[in-house]
Formats: sequence, structure tokens, C-alpha cells
Amino acid sequence: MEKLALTSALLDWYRTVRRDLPWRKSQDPYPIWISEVMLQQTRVETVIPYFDRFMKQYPTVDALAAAQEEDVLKYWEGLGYYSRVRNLHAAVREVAAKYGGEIPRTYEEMRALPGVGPYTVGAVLSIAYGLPIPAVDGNVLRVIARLFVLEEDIAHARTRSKVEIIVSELIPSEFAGDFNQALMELGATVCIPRTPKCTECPLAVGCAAYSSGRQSELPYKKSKKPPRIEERVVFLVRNAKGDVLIRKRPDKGLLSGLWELPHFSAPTEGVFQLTESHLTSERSGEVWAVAHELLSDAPRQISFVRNYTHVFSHVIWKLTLFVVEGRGTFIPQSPYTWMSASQREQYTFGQVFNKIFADLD
DNA sequence: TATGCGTGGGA
DNA sequence: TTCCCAAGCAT
Repeated sequence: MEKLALTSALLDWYRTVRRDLPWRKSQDPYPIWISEVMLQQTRVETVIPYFDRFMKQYPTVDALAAAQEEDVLKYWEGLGYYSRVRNLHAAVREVAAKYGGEIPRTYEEMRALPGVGPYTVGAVLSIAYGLPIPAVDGNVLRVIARLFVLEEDIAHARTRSKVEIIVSELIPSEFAGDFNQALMELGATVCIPRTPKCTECPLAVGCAAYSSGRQSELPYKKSKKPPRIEERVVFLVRNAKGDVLIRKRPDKGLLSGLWELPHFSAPTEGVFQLTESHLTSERSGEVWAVAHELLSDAPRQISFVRNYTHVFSHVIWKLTLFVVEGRGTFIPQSPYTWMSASQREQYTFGQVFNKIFADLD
């Protein structure tokens, strides 16, 4: 398949089937950028409601730049990979301060912003400004790997730069944005990971994998190592007013910058198996000791609630939840604070804690 | 280069 | 149920 035949077949196909997505309504680089960050490692259907809400609240670079991080985080709650929005917020502030609110038009300037990698630069600059820069995401890696039977691991940086070179040679300078989106759209809807729909593919004629029947074994990707397991004891501490004790997580690492219920390494392996009937056993003494230390005082009561398992990308939390009734004398210090019921909506939590709140409501 | 970083959906 | 993710980036 000639280069021109390939690009025009792909563009023709895209212009026929392209989905009507909210971030495709304008050429404004700001909403395109927001959508690209939300779409990282995240499904389109998941992103749509978040995008609509976020754009309504922060419709411009200046609006987002002026916002408090705590508030911005709340609009990301549930999307995951929270460093994305912290970086995005910092980057938008930089655009406001350094570029007068106009998103830069060069690869180097855009790439220098926090949270903006080679994919996001290519996506924003090609879609919004029409610059002929490749935007190689997982979809494009898969499509190109099949089209040309690339057998190396697509997780390798070397493979990605090879694919960037291939796309650079194919990308039509007058339709760069559509071309990049067409490659991604094809990967997302037709050239899908398992059981690709090759009979619907506009590039099937020129596809080396399809012509050799190898479309299902490509692209090659090494399997990930299994997540480690952490057993934790979680306390929902209530004071006399019914406020709940929460704490802010560190600004780096898992769920950074979010709030959480206090939790601790399980004192013994057996705690996770603890049930209400066992609370009077020797194990409960260790739970009482940790709660006592947390409150600097002996709790009035501790009740076992239930166990939770929460799966992150690289770690699994096995949690044992206790409700603790405090004595009302405890004054928390940073990073701890009391949260009243009406304050709940101001704080951002990981979904594991929202699940706990929902169960207890 | 390999690993850390979330979540909810589909096979 | 279990696995594999889905439009990546930082370190």
C-alpha cells in the first residue's frame, strides 16, 4: 500500500466514522489539552462526564490558573493518577504567567511543562495548531506494530521512537491533527487489542499482520509483575460531635495530596482475619494500642466493621476497618484534622475511602 | 530501562 | 474469578 493511498484511506475512514466527542467541538488548545491529560490511561466513556464538569468549572487557562489546588483536585476525584491534575494545574499556571495565557506553539516549550510528555505535545500541537508532530499512544503503537509487523516490545522507548519516525514519514502536513486522531480512533475502535475487527479496517489491504494472519499476536508486550499486598488497619474515628478524623497524604507517591482515613500496618498477620467475635481475643489488644496512640488517649469503644480489598495498579490493600469512639479530648495536629459531615464534599479522597464512607452512610 | 502511579469495565 | 487493561509521564 502506497503512502498516499494509506493516508487518504485512513483520513477518509476517519471523516466518516469519527465519534462526536465533547473535546472535538473546537480547535481551542485548552480543552484539547485538558482532554488529552484526562485520557491518559483512561477510557473515553469515563472521561466524558469529568471533562464536561471540569470545563464548566474551569473554562479557560486563566480560570484554572486562579483556582486553588484543593478545589481542582475535587474535580478529578475518581479519575485516578492524581499527579496528572497536580502537574496540569502547575503547567497551566506556568502558561498563564510565562506565556500570557496562550498555550505555546513549539515542541520544546510545550514539552517543558510539567506532566506534558511527547505524546501530549504531539496531540495538542497537531490537533489545535495543525503542526505535523506524531502523537504516539498505545493505540498508535498497536496499529503501527500490526501494519508493519514490528515484533519488539512496545513498552520499550526504542520501539516508540521507531514508531514516531514511521508516523513522521506518513503524517500529511496539511491534515496532521486529523491523521493523528485517525490512527488513535482506528486503534480504539477497530484495531483493538484482542480480536481486532480487520474486516472493517480501511488499512487491511496494506496490513502486514493481517495478510500473514498474525494480527492477534501483535503487538508484543511483556506481562507486568503482580502487585504487592499490604495489610492495613483502618480507623474511622468519631468524636462526640460525630466529626471524623482524617489526614492529608504526603505530596508524593500514591494518592498524593488527597485525604484519607488513618490507617496503619497490620500489627500482626492475623488482624486481617479478625472478626467481631474475635475482638475480645488477644489480637484486639494490639488494635486498641494503635488507636490509643493515634488519639493520645484510650478510646471509649472500638468496633470491627468489615474487611476490604482495594486493588491499585501496583499494590493491593487488604484493609480491616474499625469504628473508634473517641473521648472528645483529642486535638489533632497536622496532617490530621476533624471533618464534619458537611465538610465532606470539600475534601478529596481516593475511591477506597469513598467506598467506606458510602457503606457507613 | 523499569517501576510507581488509580480506576472501573469487559472478556 | 481473574486478568488485562485505557488517548502516559516522572524518575
